[in-house]
Amino acid sequence: MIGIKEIAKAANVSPATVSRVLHNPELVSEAKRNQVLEVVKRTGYTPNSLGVSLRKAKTHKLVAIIPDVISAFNYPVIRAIESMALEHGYSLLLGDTQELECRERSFAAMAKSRQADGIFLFCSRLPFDLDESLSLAEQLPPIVNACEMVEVSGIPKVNIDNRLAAKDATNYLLSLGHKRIGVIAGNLQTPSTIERLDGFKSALQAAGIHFQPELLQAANYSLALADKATRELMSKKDKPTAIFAFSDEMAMSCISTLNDLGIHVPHDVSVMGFDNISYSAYMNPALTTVAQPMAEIGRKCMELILPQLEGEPMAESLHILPHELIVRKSTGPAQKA
Amino acid sequence: MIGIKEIAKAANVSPATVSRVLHNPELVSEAKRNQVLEVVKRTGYTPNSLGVSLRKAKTHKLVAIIPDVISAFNYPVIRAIESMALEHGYSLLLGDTQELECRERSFAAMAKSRQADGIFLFCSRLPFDLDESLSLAEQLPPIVNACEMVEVSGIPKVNIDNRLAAKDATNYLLSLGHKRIGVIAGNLQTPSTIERLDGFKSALQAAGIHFQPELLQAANYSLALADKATRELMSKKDKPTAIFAFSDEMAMSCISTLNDLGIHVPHDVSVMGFDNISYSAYMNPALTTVAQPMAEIGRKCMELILPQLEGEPMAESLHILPHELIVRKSTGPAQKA
DNA sequence: CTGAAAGCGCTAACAA
DNA sequence: TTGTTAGCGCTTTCAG
Repeated sequence: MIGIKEIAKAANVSPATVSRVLHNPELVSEAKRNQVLEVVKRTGYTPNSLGVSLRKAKTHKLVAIIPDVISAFNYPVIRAIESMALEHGYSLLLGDTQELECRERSFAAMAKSRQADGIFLFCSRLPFDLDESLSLAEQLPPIVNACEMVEVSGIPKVNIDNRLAAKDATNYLLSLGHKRIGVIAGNLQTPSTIERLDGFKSALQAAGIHFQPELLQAANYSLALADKATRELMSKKDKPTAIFAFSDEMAMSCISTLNDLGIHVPHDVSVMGFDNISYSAYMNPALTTVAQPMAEIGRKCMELILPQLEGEPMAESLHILPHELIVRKSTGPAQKA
Repeated sequence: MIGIKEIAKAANVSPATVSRVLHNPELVSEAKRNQVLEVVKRTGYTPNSLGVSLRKAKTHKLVAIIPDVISAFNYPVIRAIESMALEHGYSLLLGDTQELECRERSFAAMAKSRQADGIFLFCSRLPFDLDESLSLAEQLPPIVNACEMVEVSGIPKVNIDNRLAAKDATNYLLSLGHKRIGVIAGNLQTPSTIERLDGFKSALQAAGIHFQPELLQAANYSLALADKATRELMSKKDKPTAIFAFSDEMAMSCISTLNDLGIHVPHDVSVMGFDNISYSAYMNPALTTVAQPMAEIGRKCMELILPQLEGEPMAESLHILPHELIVRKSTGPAQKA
C-alpha cells in the first residue's frame, strides 16, 4: 500500500507538505499543491487512518452495543444515530451482542483500546469493571445508555417511560372490557420488561383486578417462544380475552398461533403489541401497539454523546421520551363470557 | 489513557517486556511476568489497538457492505459470517449503505485506509475505481461478493441461482392452475431482480403463457410500495389469481393489503414470497416462499475470504448454493374463472 | 511557504 | 531472559 512518503517523493515535496495539501491546502503554494494533487489522484492515495488516528488520538468512530442489532425495533434508532453521527463526522459501528455479556465487553473494549471514541449502550449491563475509588468520568469513555437502563448512576440515559407505556396499553385493553389479560413478556430479568410488567400490574390493580401469575409468560422476544407462550395461555381453563405482548414481533407470532388455533383476532381475543415496528401496520390484522419514538431516541443519544466527545465530563441525566398508543385492528371489545 | 511505557515504568521493566508478557508470556521470567501482570491488572491497561494495528499492518476487522443491514434476510447471513469470523480472530463491522453509492464507497474506503482487512460486498456496484492497467488483485483488498453480483469478473462470488429459484416458484404457482400471476419485484435495476424476473418469464413461456407487462410492479423491497403495487395489481379489469413477491416482506405487505381489500388469501388470491425470513412462518397465513440458505451463504463468504486474508491472491470463483421451495398456507389452487 | 524532526503506542529484530 | 532501537504512517510544532 502506498504511503505519504512515496507521494512526497513523487511530487518532490516533503511528507509534511502532502499532509498540508490534504488538510490545509491554503497553506501551500499553488504550484506544489497541484503537483501533489496530481500524484495523489494518479496513485489513488488514501491516507492510512491508523496513522492518522494514532497521531490525533481520535478515531471518529462510535460503537453501538445492541443485544440484537437487527431487531426491527432497533433499526430506526440506529438509523437516526447514524445519520446524525455522519453530520458530525462520526461513523457508527454496529456491535450485535446476541445478549452475551462477553460480546458486550468485547465491543466495549473497542473504546478502551481506542478503536472507537464513544459508546451507545442498549443493554442493561455496564460492560466495564468500575473502580470505586475513581470517578465514572475517569473510567468510562463517552457513553450514552438507552432503552435498557444500566443500574449505575452518573451516565446520560434516554428511554421511554416503560411503566407508564404498559399501563396505558393495559388501560386501553381494560377500557374495552377485557378482564383476563394474558402477558407475553420479554426477558424477565431485563429492566424494561420489569417496568412494563409493573405498569401492567398497576393498571390491573387500579381497576380492581387481581393479577394472575398463570397469565404471565416469558418469551424472550423470540417468535418461537411467543408461539409456545400463546398456546400455554390458551390452554388455561379460564382463557384470557386479550393478550399483551411486550414486543410487536411476539405479538405477530401470537396472532399467527391464535389463528392456527382457530381463534379469531380481535373478535375472540384481542392482541396488543409494543414498539410499533414498521411491520406492525402490515400484520394481519394490523397491530394495536405502543409506539416508541425510535428516531427521537436515536437523535437524543447522539445529542448526549456529542459534548462528551468534545471533552466535557460525563454528567448524569435522564431523558424520558413520549410513547403513544396506536390503535389498529388487533384489539376489540371483550366478548361477553 | 495509560500506555505501555507507563506500565513498563511502574513494573520496572522495558516496554518490550510488557509486550512479551501480553503476547508471549513464556519468554519472560516468572518474577517479571508477575510484576507486569500485577500492574496491568491494577491499572486496567488495554493496549491501544491503533498502535498494534499500525505496527502489524493488520486490523483483524472485516466490513460487510450491505444495502440494508437490518433486513430480515440479511441478518442470518451476517450472523453466520460473524460467528465464523470470530473463530478466526476477526470481528465484523456492519456498513449499512441505504442503497447509496456514496456510502458503499465510504465503507469500502475503510479497507483502503486500513481500517479493515477485507470486505464483503452485498451490493451490485463495485465501490472502487479500477485501473485497467493493473490486475484486480493489486487493486482490491480481500473481498467476496454475495447476493447481488457485481459485473466485474475475477472476484469470488456466492449466490443462489435466482433465475432458477424464481422459475421453480412460478412453476409451483402454475401447477396450482394459476395463469394470471402478478409480480411485485424489488429494484428493477438490480441483478437479482433481473434474474428472478427472467426466471419468472421463462417459466411462463414454458407453460405457453404470455407475460403481461401490466402484471409487473416494482416495489423496491418497501412495505409501503408493495401495498401500492398490490392495489395496482388488483385494480386491473383482469385480476391476477396469484401474486409472486420477490421478498417475504413485500409479500407480507401484499397479504395485508389483499385482506384490506376483502380478498382472501389463499382462497381468492395466492401469494408467494422469496427469502424465507424468520417472520414468514408467522405471517397470517403462513407464507409459501423460496428459501435462501442464508447461514450457508454467510459461511461460504467467510470461507472464501480467509485465504485472501492469508495473503493468497484473489481468484475468480462462483458458488451457487441451493434454494428450496417452502410450501405453507398462502398459496392454493386457482379459482375457476 | 516549506522541510526537518519528533512522537502518537506498539512490536520485533538485534544485541547483550 | 531482557533492553535498546527502529519504525509502522501520519501530523504538527519549530526553524528557516
